[in-house]
Amino acid sequence: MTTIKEVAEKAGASVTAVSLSLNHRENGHVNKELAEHIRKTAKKLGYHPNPMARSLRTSRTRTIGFISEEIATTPYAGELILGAQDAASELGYMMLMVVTDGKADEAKEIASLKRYGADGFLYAKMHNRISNIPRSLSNEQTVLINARDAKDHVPNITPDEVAIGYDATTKLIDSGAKRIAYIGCSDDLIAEPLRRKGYEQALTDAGMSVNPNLEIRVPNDGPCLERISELFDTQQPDAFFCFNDARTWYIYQCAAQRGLQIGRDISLIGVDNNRIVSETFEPRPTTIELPHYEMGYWGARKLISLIEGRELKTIDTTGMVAEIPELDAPNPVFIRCALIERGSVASKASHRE
Amino acid sequence: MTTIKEVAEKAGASVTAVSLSLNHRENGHVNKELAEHIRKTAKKLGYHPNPMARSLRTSRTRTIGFISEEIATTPYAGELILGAQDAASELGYMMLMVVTDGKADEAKEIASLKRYGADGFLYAKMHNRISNIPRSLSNEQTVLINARDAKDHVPNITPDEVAIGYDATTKLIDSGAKRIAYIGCSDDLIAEPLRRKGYEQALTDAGMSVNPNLEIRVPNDGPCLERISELFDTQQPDAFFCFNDARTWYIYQCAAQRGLQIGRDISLIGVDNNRIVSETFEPRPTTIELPHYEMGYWGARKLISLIEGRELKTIDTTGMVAEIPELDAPNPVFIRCALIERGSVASKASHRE
DNA sequence: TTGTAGGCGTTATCAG
DNA sequence: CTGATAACGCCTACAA
Repeated sequence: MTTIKEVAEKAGASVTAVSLSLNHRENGHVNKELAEHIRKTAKKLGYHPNPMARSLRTSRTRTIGFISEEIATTPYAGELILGAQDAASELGYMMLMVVTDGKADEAKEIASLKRYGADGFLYAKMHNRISNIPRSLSNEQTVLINARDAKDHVPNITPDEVAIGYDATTKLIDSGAKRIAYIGCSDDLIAEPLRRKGYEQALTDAGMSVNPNLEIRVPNDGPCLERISELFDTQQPDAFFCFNDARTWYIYQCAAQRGLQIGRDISLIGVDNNRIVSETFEPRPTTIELPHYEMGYWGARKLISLIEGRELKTIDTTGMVAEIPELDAPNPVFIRCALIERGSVASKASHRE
Repeated sequence: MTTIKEVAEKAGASVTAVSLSLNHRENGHVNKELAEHIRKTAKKLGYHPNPMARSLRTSRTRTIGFISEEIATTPYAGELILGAQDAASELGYMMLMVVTDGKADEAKEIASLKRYGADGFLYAKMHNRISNIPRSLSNEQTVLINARDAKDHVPNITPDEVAIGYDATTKLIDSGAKRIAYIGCSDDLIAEPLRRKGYEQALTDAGMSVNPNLEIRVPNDGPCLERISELFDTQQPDAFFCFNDARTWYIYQCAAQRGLQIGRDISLIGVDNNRIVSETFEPRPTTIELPHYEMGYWGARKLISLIEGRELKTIDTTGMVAEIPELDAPNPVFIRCALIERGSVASKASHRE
């Protein structure tokens, strides 16, 4: 490992000059040509600063802690992590990972994270919810992902739930559907009333009436094929907006049992939490995708901009500090979700026949 | 932050004595009572060593790097990460996460990991496969997870694929099934021939013949309902061993279309990659669960035992070093998978009727 | 058995 | 504008 001292010797400059130049803080202290010369020789020598030494001195580590507690029981974690990792990597940060699934020692894990010097924390939930951050994080830079604290005191990023319901329903309306069922969730989730609100809004905006008989709410983990079947037979909807992929599966099963084909006889759009639905169901379902990647990405960006205090416009990809164009993180409290068309929505024509 | 110096002062001892005692290396250098006294005052003061300073000195960070490239496209990552994290946490290590999904700069990310001083690396794949580790890792402590290198030079942990096929098929045989179909995968995967081998072995051991007409291999990402339907109708199997959950879904759909009920009219066991299957399909499917958690856990344990050179029996949960009973990682090249019974396998009686 | 001092690689302070 | 030099907190010869 080449050190700053070696660079100084080779470049014929002092350690101070080297440190200053390499951090682009030469303004007025080191003359321009020398600074440039130093940077060149540093590069030539393949110099990279030693993060440990730097941290010891600055008590900043260019490290963020990713804290999550449901990583193993949901399939969404991967994208969240990838998004955060991408942003961190772009900005020259490393991610320390802490998972506390089903363990009581979250506080201990956070303490470790602090000792290792994490500059800030991403506190991620796998289901959009109200969640206050643990007390041990209250004095640290923290961004909540896929959750909001009770008073919105902590910066947070969540999906635009209302838009989900609105976009899906609108799409079904546009395809010519007349009787659009809402297959919701009876569990106490933030998302449920919001998505339903979007559903209602879309119907209203289209001049259609809201029919309570077309709505049903079933629990996430109980058998509910029977109740959905009943709605299916008594109400004969021609389209379905499903709260999530578990419900999408029920509709596929109902259709299969009745010899109906999705995308021809009935239309369906579901929120997709889970790749199996969009990748294996036939015909492929049209889905609304939760913005897990985006939440991770913008969460990390926001956190880092908070850490760096917004005025520090530096990025450190290889350990060397360089200038970057911008390090602004917008504050997208709500992220709009993508609607992916795949063929489970009937064309206008077939609905009218 | 309280430092080693302060502990020394309060305890009325020298810095050396404190460092030695706190690292349990006093043997003969510090007298026992003093060492004990020092440890007590350290605890009382809430002293935790500063990892940066320690690392700067020792060039060891008690940090391992977790490298993965498919984290966002598969749902298995969570358990893998959780397992690794659990082991790391138990042994006082932190996990630095690097995800390289679809990016070409794996080498760069690994370089970062190295600069940050990771003591070793977990190189994880999401599908069991042959995978040589990148050259930049060849001189580092590395453990392959869910993959093996071409010559088994790198320590690795993979599922016992043959046992998967054997256990599932045996279970079906025991329940009275006579015509057990094998719904395999036509993609080039390590697991395919091995699981099939287990299927064949189980049949042979039970004195049953292997019927090629009952076997089918379909691609992972093409529509294949039609071909499976054909097998369903022409061969009339009474049981199915499915290579993965996508195939399980096809069998459920075939059954629904024909008014057959799984667990009564036909039996089914599938490998479950994906929670939606076991949580929402009705009746609940009996599954073989891939040992993602275990691979992560034992992978990390093995790595750390490699790092610590096996003789160093220390653990450092809060940054303080203490004695631990053992730090052995077995070498379970193959991990046997759990079979979870959930009711998609018919009872003997019904098969016999 | 204990204490002192030097050094790990940086950054920051303060004279020149 | 430049360059010594002192920290940062820890570990470890080596001297006492």
